[in-house]
Amino acid sequence: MNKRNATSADVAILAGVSQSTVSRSFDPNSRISESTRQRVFAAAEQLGYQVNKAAQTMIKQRSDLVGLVTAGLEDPFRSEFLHKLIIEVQNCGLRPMVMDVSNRQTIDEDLQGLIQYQLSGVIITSGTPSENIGKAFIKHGTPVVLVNRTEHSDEADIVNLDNENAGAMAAEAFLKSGKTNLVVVRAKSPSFSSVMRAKGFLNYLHPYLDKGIVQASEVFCEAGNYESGYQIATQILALKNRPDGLFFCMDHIACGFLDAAKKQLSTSDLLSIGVIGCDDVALASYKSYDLTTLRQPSTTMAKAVVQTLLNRLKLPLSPPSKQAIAAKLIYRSTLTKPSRY
Amino acid sequence: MNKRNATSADVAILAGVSQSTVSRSFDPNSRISESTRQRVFAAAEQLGYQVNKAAQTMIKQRSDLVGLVTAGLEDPFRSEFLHKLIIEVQNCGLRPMVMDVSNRQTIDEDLQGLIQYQLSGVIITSGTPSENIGKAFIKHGTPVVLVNRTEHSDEADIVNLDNENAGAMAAEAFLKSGKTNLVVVRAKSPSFSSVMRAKGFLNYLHPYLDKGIVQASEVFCEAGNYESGYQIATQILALKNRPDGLFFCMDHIACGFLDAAKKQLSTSDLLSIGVIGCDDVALASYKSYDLTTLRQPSTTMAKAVVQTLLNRLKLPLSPPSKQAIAAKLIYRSTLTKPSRY
DNA sequence: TTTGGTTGTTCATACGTATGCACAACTATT
DNA sequence: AATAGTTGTGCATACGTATGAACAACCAAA
Repeated sequence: MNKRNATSADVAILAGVSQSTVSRSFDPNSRISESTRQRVFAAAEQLGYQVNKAAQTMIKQRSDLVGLVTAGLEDPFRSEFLHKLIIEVQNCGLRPMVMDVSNRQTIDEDLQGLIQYQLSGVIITSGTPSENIGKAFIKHGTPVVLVNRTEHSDEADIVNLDNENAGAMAAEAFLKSGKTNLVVVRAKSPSFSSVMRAKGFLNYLHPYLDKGIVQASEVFCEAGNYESGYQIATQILALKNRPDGLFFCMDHIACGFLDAAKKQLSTSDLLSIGVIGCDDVALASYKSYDLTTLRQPSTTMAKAVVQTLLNRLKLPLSPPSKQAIAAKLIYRSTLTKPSRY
Repeated sequence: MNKRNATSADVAILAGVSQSTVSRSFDPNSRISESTRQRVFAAAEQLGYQVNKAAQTMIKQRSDLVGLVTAGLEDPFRSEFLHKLIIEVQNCGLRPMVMDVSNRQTIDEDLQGLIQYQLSGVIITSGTPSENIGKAFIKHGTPVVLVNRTEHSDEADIVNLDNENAGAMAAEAFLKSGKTNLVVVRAKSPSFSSVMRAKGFLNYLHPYLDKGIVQASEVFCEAGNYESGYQIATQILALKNRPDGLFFCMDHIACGFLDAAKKQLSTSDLLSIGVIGCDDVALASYKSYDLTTLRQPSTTMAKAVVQTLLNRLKLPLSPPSKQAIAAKLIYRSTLTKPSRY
């Protein structure tokens, strides 16, 4: 019941060596005779010895924990991405410690609390830490990787979807399909990704607006979820000059819109409206929606994020890196691929 | 850049007290004069002192980490539930360390690796640890809480949905709606929850089968996801005596079925088939599905799980507890509430 | 035989905290 | 004034590991 864990000292006694030798036996770079090492391993096995992580952290001044800072896991894309991050972090022998900063004003304080764990790194996918807190981590030698946000580009490594270009790709797809009356929809609370996507969309269209060929406007819904998309549909469909191309900055908003539009429009009217989402969450591929969308390649991004962290651990002083991962247009039935391509 | 973290010794010097006094100042149960405590706090503030968790873990023989063992986060309910657990663990001042054991044969080895972190507890929501490993944790004084599984009931605390009764509730609802040709669908790889739900469903119907009033059978699909539900639809709809009541052990299977059925049946034919899902994931409430389902109250369960863990930490020797949380029938459009109730 | 290098091991220490024990300074009781 | 109890603080130690320094044993070259 209360049997103490075996320590390296216990193993040492059983193997007839010193504690140092036990420790070194588990270090592949140490000079240890093969016979001794085998004797130590046998003793360790027999006692069920496992290194004490707390002691190891003390001496190495670094744990094998990685902080995953996120928020709003009710958003399926974030949830899916967190999952991918967990897998990748595990795959390189580190442990994911998750921190949800939803509904918290005080993200700085929350993050501050992470410093005391001597983390191997912090991956921030949500929330906007102040510049100070980023520096606090750097100062303590804890690498920070930011995902889909711009802050602190001079201190931390960054991995983003190329959000702006994703918006541009949506715009381009509409034009190729002959859609000219376009609307981009995003949640009114500005999130970095959505703002950039909308910006890229509108910027791409800018030259065409001048020529008067194309119309484009921006509509805001309450939040970045299904319900908000459902609610905003009435307003969108009531616009004079009903739009024929809708770009939603998040898939779930698009799906909400589609469900509402199915009730309010005839099938043929609905089919005449092109709809593009963004992220390619699982829902987008379900037959009820079959949503054309811009895929945010979550596995690729998670791998890139963790690799960035590992590089930083190897070369702590190299200049901060900045990666933009390309989105990919996935044609489904809400905007079909023009046949001429 | 490499400025060492402030330690309690540093704070002690600045405040003009001993290191012990600093340590005690942060312990509310310690006798410390208010003036000294304030002086220590001021010094700590000035140096940005934070306790070193590794050192604290060493001395206390217990970290503030809680292991969350899960698998298959692509299943939205699991993902949602993990999210709730993370929140609840955080809320009581502990830190969630997530471990994904998907695609691993060696869950025992994986779990073994957790022991060295001196966890405050382990919450196992997926995977089937061997009896040995459970005992290993208990032996080291690490509480284990199992969620939706039966193993080790003599050692670990357990919190389950009352899966069997959930199945019975589905069966009862069909009978009340006059459905008599019933089918229960689950993934063929046996998961504890699904097996129990199906069992409860069939057991409830057993007396009616004898009287010949009701027919009931079990159908297995490939996996517990949307795609499998979509695929199995053809087989179900081709059954001689097409069923008029379908109970799916997971919402996503039901939604997959619904999408396929929409293509294969006329609207009126589809409406004549009652469909009940299980879990009440977000998808179930989307208008395209509007699925009647048995809600697994994830927040309630997460709270119960964490509370169980806290109780166990307080009273390590109390007998193992076992809770069954009731499911709740949520009527939506795939099986409407009989008017006489 | 001396010198110098290599290999394998042990010794001693540091990491930063919590806590039992001792003790000093008060306060209250007799 | 003597005794007993209370309060506040410091001293010393333990937790379990990693690692620089020292050292012994051996081998090779001179």
